[in-house]
Amino acid sequence: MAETKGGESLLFLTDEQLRKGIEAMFFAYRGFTADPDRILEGLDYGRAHHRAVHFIHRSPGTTVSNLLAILGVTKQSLNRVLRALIDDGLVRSEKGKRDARERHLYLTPKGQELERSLSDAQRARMRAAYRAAGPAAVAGFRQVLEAMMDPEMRAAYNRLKEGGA
Amino acid sequence: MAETKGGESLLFLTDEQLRKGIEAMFFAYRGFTADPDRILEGLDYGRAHHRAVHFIHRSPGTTVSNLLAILGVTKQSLNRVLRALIDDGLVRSEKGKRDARERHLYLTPKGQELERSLSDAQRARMRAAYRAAGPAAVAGFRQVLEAMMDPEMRAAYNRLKEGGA
DNA sequence: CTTGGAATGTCAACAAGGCTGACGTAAATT
DNA sequence: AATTTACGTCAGCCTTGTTGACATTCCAAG
Repeated sequence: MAETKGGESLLFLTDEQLRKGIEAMFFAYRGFTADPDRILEGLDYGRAHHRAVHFIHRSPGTTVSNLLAILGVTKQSLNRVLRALIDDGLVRSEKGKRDARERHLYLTPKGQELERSLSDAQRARMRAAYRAAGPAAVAGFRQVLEAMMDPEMRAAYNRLKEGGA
Repeated sequence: MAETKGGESLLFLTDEQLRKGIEAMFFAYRGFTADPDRILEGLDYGRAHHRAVHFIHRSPGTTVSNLLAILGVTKQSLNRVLRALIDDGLVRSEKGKRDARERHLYLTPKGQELERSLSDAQRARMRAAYRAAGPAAVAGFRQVLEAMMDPEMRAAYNRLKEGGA
């Protein structure tokens, strides 16, 4: 058996194990988005709208450039999505008081309603998975995911974590 | 503290914990695809080509309909990708001997070379994450991901696992 | 006060990669 | 002989990403 000096097996680092992890990520991500996608289809919205709504809900009053950084898309791409959400009355855009160039984004009641239905669906699957795997597995799950992020994304993720704590 | 009769804490099932998991999936998936994406950009290929190449490498001789089921796209969409890979000499398509309607797909040496560079990049990140998190965390990571999949995808995933064992 | 840069919005054009629908062909199955 | 299966392909559409250019508004620095 492959063992380190400390006696810890390194078998979990074989290419075979890594490949399984890669495929698990692929298939799991499909499940992860499946339920919200089902809700969004039929409405005029897609995954991009879901993401915007999620992070506006998460950080009410966030600015456009803030959202841009988190979502990692161009302003033109985000603007299209935001435009639709604002026109449809799901998102409210407010000029900044301190800095009037910024637009602060908020969900309207209607927007909150959509957010709720999307996140309920997504959480339900996540909850089932968490329950099936147990708390120790969940801790490991989060550790590996965090280690997998790009540093800037990890920073964004942790900023969100604090804000929500 | 919220405890079950068995004394097991259920705090890991709170909406807050679930939300963190959801955001972790989002940010981690970005990291997960970032390195192959960088390689693919500039070449005429995208993520769709990566996926096809990955699963053909994984199951040499697999049929088109097989691949269709695993990737979960339409034949028109897959065909566009496959067409490019075949025309560029990365994939070889062979009429079935037993059933001549089927096309069996193989990577050419050139295709194997691309697959290798993509999976090397992706594995490097995965390996770093695994190493940082440790074997116990990795086990939990895989458990949660597996529990998150749709049943058919879990079946496909496990079929792949066996094949590779 | 002027000027540079930041934050935002918007128009136009384009590409990747999904989708549906329709049609064709070859081969297996009944 | 008729039907079904596996595959390929044409045509068109949608979402969501991209680049480039340009306008506006406003903060901040000189």
